[in-house]
Amino acid sequence: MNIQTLKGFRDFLPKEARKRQYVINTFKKVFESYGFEPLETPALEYEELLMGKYGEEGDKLMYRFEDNGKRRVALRYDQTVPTARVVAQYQNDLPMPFKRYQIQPVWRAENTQKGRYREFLQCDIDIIGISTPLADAELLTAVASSIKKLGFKKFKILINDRNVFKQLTDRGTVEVKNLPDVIRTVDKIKKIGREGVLNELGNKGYSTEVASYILQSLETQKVTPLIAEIFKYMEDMGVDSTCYEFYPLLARGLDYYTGIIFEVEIEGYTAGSVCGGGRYDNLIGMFAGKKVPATGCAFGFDRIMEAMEEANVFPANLETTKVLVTVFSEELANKSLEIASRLRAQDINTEIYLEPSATMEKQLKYADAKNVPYVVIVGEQEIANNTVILKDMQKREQKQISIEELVQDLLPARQGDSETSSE
RNA sequence: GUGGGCGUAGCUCAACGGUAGAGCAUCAGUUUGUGGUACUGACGGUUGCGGGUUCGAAUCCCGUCGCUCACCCCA
Repeated sequence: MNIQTLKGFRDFLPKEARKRQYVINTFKKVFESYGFEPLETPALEYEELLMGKYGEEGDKLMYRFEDNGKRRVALRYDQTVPTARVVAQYQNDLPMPFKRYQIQPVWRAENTQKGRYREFLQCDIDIIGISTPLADAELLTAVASSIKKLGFKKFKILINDRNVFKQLTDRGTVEVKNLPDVIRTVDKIKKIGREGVLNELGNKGYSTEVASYILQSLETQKVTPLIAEIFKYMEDMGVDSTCYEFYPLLARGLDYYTGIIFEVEIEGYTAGSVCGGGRYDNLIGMFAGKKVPATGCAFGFDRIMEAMEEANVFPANLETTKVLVTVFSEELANKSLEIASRLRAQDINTEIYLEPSATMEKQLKYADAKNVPYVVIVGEQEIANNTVILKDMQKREQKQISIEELVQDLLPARQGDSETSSE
């Protein structure tokens, strides 16, 4: 038997899982502060529902199989298509605009590489059923709030209008059917540089003159009226103007965007954007049989985690257990259990050492290994005068206090200590 | 799908043709109510798997499986 995880699939041990939970909870809090509501959809969908929605490549990378009832099924490949299904299936039950967030794993059978896995968490917010620029502005504002709330000081949302590419076809510089390909190439500019883009366009049959004309006309593009309107709203919502800018070279690979497109870059984090999205008015309605405008984005959860690690913005204490109550001996265990119960009654996360005969050394080492910030010791002397010893593991200090004082001391001192609580 | 790198103890790695080792981790001690940093000891490997070359293979060769990085692609 192979004791290992599947290629591209990962375990998250408590230390890592706690951080992930913290990020998820932070996202949820911000999203909900803007009125986004949670949506969950099944891991499996009918194969035919997903097939053909992500292009040839997508079909190849989709996990597909036959279930025990001989149904052709496929694992969720993104969260947008299932959402489109939901919008079609519950047309009369969803208030419009439908603002939802969805934080669930998706599966793609790609070849793995750094930062790319076969099972990964997608973290989406979308505003569905309304096409106003205000909706785009609110989405961008919620994105800025999220990044800020996670602790990033310096970041930038690069924003473009997909329509700036339209002029290339309007003027006949690029054929309509070739536009997505050209866009894909331009999108690589940050990675392969200006020269690289020109070369690649050259390889695709564009002359040197045309290729540099394409780049130049994009580089000199002025803010479009749509973007200007969105920027005005963002300003009204108090978004710091240094956090976003018009960037006409931004392309994004997808060809389904119809309006604004954007990406978020964290200063100092070079592995790429941590969030991307835009308006896509023709996608959500595909199952409903009518046009349903939508604007939304996805946070790259793994990159967010990596960027947070590098920027060192995780709170110091994400440990879930606040205090370990040691057990002095078999005879005195009842006292420890009683104290633990009293602490838990006050919502203080309390752990008891589960081997009553263990030495104090062993119990303290356990607390240490688990990074539990406080330890309570209840021995004969303490019981005699109705006190306990509260030991601060970080400061290496301890004091003898009454049980009432113990409860008081361990209650959250400041708000923020309980930030991580969740189900 | 294409190309590079790597598989040795739970983890990180050494040994690179001559009896498989270290650090960390784990467990037990260093006497009787106190941790992260000390000392002692124990546990732990058919060197990914299969074949070949050789007196002798962790080491060289072939195959295979796995991992990893990059390209393609990325809704």
